[in-house]
Amino acid sequence: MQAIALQRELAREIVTSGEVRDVHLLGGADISASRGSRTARTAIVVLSFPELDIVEVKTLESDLCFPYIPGLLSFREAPPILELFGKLQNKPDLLFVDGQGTAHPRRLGIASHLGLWLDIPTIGCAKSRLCGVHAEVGLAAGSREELKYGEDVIGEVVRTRAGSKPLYISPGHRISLENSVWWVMSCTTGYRLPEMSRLAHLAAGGNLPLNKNICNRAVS
DNA sequence: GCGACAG
DNA sequence: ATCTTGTCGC
Repeated sequence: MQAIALQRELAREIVTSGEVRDVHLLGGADISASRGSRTARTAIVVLSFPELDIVEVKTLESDLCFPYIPGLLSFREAPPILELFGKLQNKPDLLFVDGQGTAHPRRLGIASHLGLWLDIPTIGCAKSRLCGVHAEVGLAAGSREELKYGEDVIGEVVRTRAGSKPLYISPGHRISLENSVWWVMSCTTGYRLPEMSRLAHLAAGGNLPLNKNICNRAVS
């Protein structure tokens, strides 16, 4: 598979160090696919930091041209996300992506692939495990365990909320694992997912209430 | 060879 | 990811 060779090549350019600062805008991207059809709705939500107020919400309906194959998710979902990102009026300083970053067999999950392409800091925030092993995570919110792949620590499994399954956090690009976890915790407000990811998920599913003043200006 | 397997 | 209502639990 040529896609796998490309991932190995691109993975060499991923930067997994550094703290992201002077952040004013945070972004969250997610996609919801229909069952029988190839159509999908992509959503990107931009929030202000540290207020976490909605600044912009954009959605796009399009066809997915690549099948879902574990390990090759970016070839399916990155195209629409990139197209939608280009239409944003407010470009985020840090983007949260629904999927793995370096917690990937070849260290190039969709969050890393997007970060490299866009050349911006990204964080992989997945709801389940793709690869790697880890100890059971404590039940309290904030509990975390290293996600190891052989000798390497490729991510952190984090319990963002008591009673919810933990999240699989890993650097996408241009950010360290530790700083990635810090940002996830800093943007989590009582729900399982960080706020921008939670809202992007709702928007992709067409369930984001577009009420109130600010949203009219935010939704375009 | 067999099982695992982001969304 | 999606098919799906009410229901059990912190």
